[in-house]
Amino acid sequence: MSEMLEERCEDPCEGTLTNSIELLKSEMIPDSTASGLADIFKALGDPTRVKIIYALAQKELCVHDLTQVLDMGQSAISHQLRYLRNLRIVKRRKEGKTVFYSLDDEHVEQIFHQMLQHVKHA
Amino acid sequence: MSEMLEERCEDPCEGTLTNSIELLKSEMIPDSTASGLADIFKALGDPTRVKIIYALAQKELCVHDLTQVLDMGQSAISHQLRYLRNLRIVKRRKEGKTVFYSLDDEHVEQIFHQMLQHVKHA
DNA sequence: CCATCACATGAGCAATTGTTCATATATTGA
DNA sequence: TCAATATATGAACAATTGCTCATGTGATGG
Repeated sequence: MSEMLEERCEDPCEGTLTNSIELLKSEMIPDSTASGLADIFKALGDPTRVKIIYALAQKELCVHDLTQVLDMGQSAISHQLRYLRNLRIVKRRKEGKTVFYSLDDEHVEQIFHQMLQHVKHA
Repeated sequence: MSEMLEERCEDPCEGTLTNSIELLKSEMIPDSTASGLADIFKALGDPTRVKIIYALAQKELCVHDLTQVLDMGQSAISHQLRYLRNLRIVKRRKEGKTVFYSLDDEHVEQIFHQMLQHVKHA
């Protein structure tokens, strides 16, 4: 019944009907979900990590390869790989001294390419 | 033919065949594209902005509404809306004193929801 | 015109981020 | 065992970020 009660009370600015806002508020995304979502997007929100993911989408590569392809220091690459690995976006495979990295989340990879097309088409 | 030439030359660590790396390097994503891609992902990579986008995906809302739904200060919301507007993720519509915001990029909205499902299903 | 409301914006500040530097760990071959 | 190679990691530091506070702008009604 209270859904029918529209219009302002005493205070100004309802924007939209106040009850509707209460409803929206109750159906809001949980904080933990919002943070989890933000964490993955944040991982994709850096040029270096974008390049790493782009390169790994072509083929599995070791750390040294990535330093060549991105023309960056080994330490910087390693730090970013750890970052991406913590979020299960990339995975490792050891072979003797060298460690090969590859993408570990097909869905994220798919979304990455969708956004890439979107940006290129802009 | 050079694709058949595997194995190391004089210097150590090829990871993968050296020529293959040169090829990859030449087919690498341009810096500007990587930055543009990172910029959009970065915009989605913050819990506050995630919540704003989630709310606006339900319906058009004014700034005051968003402060209620997110339980945050008006200034913080305004700053984030400007951020999102600069990237054309949201758009404005003025009606008297109040300004209504809504999503302005269906593709980004679609990707947002895909990632949301992915995170919830994790 | 003036007060009020809705929103925008600049400055400032603490927190986070991405890189470099130095060093640690691990694997291999002599 | 020792040296070399491949990668990982901690500390440090500059740059960026997201918020708050104070104030500015623009529209409305009295």
